[in-house]
Amino acid sequence: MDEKYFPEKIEEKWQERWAETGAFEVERDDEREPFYCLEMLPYPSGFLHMGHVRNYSIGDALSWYKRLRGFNVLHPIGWDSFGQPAEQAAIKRGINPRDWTEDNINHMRGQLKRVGVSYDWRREIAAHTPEYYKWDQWLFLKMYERGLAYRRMSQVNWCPKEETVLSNEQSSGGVCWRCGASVVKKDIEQWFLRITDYAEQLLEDMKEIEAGWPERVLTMQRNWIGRSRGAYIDFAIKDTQAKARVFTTRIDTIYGVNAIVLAAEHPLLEELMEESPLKDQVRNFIKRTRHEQRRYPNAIEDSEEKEGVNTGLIAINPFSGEFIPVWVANYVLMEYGTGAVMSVPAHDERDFEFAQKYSLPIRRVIERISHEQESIEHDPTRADQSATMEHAFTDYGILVNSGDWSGKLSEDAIAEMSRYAQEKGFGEETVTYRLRDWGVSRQRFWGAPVPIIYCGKCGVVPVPEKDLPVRLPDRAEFTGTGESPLAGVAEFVNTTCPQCGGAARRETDTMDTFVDSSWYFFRYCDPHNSDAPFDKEKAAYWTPVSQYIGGIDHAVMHLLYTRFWTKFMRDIGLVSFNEPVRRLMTQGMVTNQVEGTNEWKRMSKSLGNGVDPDDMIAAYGADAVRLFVLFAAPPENELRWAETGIEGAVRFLRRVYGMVWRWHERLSDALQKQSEPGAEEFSTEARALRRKTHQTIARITEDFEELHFNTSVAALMELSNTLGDFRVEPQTASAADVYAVREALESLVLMLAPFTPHVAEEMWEALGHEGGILNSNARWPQADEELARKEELEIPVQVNGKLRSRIRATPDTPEDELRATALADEKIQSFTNGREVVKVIIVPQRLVNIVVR
RNA sequence: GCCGGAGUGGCGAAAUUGGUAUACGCACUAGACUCAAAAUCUAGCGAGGUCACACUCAUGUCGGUUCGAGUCCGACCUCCGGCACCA
Repeated sequence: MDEKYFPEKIEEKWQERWAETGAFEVERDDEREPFYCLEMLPYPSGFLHMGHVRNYSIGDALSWYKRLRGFNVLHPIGWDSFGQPAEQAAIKRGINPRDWTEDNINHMRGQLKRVGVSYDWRREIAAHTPEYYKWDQWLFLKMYERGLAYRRMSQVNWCPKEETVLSNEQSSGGVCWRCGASVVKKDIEQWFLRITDYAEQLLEDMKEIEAGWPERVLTMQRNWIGRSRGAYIDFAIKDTQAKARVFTTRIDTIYGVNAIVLAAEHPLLEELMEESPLKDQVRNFIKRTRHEQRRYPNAIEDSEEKEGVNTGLIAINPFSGEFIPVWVANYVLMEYGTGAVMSVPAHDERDFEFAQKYSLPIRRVIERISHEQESIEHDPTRADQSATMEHAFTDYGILVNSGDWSGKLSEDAIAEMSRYAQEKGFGEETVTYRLRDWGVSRQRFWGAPVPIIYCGKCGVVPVPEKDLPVRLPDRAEFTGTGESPLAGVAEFVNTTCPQCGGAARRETDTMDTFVDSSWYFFRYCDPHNSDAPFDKEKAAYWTPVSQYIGGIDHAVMHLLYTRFWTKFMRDIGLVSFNEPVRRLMTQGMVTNQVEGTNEWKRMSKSLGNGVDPDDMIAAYGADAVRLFVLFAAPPENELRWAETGIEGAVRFLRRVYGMVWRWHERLSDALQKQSEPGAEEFSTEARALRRKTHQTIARITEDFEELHFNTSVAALMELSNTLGDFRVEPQTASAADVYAVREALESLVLMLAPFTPHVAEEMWEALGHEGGILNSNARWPQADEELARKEELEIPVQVNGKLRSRIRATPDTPEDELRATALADEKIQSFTNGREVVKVIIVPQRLVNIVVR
């Protein structure tokens, strides 16, 4: 130990030591309780940023804590190494995506090691290696066998900038999740995974994780799945055999239908318009609507104007028998429900707007319930208010103008009318979801090839398991045209059919990288298995993940996919539970002030407000950076970068280090290790120090369970302040003093280990322990309640709830005495004089409140 | 519009879950050390008020419950995030 704190020296020393001793390497051990601490695996962009540092600092703190609590802790890392940027680099700079990716991984691995995160590096995985993506392909084929992977022509979300297909989750809000460009629609043959088959389970199983996941993530997923109960209703088309099936959640409003409105892509139009005199008009409208390639409005902008045309077709309302026109309009989406709606302008805002624009009749069929009269709010002067409505009335209420159903409440009518429709054969109760199947095809090179072969004779043929992996070729032509570069690699495309042996072509699409990340944490349990994605027994020991930590940005992408994937793996017998992650913590952003402004924004190169972790580590040491990051804000909150804050962290570490230095000769001398002195040997000051030590242990232990790292650090600072005030020189200290200091310093050092492992190791060694913290059988300190108890209390005394004085007491001063002392207090008497004491409230060890009148 | 979360010093934030509001840190001020600066150390630091006490006010706003409310209840305001022509 040097006299002064030199982080670079200490950090290098301990990083080497950890690697040599395999300090963080773990194996399955049925004797010990496992704890799986997982951070979202990074994309190897080339450089570690502060967001990574925050993410891994949180995970590392928890991992260290759990190890010290005796858990067998799995803490792995890997690389989400397939994806666009590698290919962009290839297109722009002619670099091989593999070289680019692997260079980046090598660089970032070095950075991670300098941060000193306690990973079991033997378990490192990378998605772009054939050893890994073989199992993406294998799992894909399992899905295919079960009918969960299928191919269809579809209109997809297309990012014109990156020239690729995006899933619904990745094009949320109408913009590309990666580059922010406006997304357009395009027709392509695509592979899909039937996540919708699991919609109900994805909702249902949320109750298993409710306690451990942030409310907002569950809410976002719930909204995304978008379960909606309602009914299908068939409207017969007059003079034809055809029916228009609509989906509605408000069958109770069906007497108010003024039109059936179809989406432009609705198949009925093709089928029925041939005969229509309005054919051309409708054709034009459809053409216009479809060719606009539906650009989504930005969230802030007003939505598009509603437009439509009358098709001339007539539909029949199955409840009222009424004839109503059939329109086609741009506000009806083919992708949701049935692509057809019943328009009820009086009770739906969109229909209302549409009806007003085209002067369609508006008929009110639901009235508000008047609570005073418990009956219909009946105003004869407004008997027919259709013309006077300014907005649609969308609440539930009581039915009017609805034939025999009039007078019923919406809730009851919905149930009864649905049943009636079902009995009469023109409708059925149903549930629809907003969630769509997951499009996984990407017309890209740098991904796992979809393991499918197309044969002229046999059709779609899965690649046999023995032929996996379907390897990516070493190189391809990167044209940037949008077609998969694999299509241009003859030796990849041309193959033979596994069934008939004839000439065949390979699928040239690769898989969405979210496939790779849907199950990677199972692979960490058994990363080198060449016979299976992972050994079931090993995975059963480690999984589900005990604590997962990552950004909120994956709330409905990765975190929904991985739940789906786990349920699928359960169904094929690989795992035996429903939910992959017990506890989830979503960390906040790291922001920095944008120069010349008052704004704090996420660090980024383009804004010029980025801070390079390497620079910070070089200047202050990894320990100080980590300590600051965990101290400055609760982990879920935004973290505002402040270099003065790191300086504060360094100051604190220097102070603690200095104290250990001052005492280390006395404390490290093995001969000084004595049994605990008798209680009477401790001075008042030493007892106060021990009290603080044990209070701190209790507090931090509690904080760790809740991931309240910021308050843990504050508590450690308090303990160090108390220790700093303990003015006894090592040379003159009594045995009891030495004991109290040892207890305080060892506790402080051990509890610092999760935050600042390098300097903690160094100080632990200086205190006379050999072999490193984890190998010296060190255990998280235990709080002794008796020692933590205060000897003397200062109890606030209130009069009518206002603080007026304080009295001294001990924890076991009887209530009578507290009351007497409080009432006798001089200051208190000045407030109680001449007034009647109504009662005295005493909260043991806390407070006395005197109520006077 | 719907759903979720949050409003506490100059700033990041605490508050044992209804019991001393502002712990810890940053910034700031004064002093010590120094030729000087940095570093370090000591003290102060919600607002008003006072020589100093006392006292008064203060946790987005207004009300309520309670001996007592940052915490519970009701209404409202503001900010952040998500979804959004989803029938």
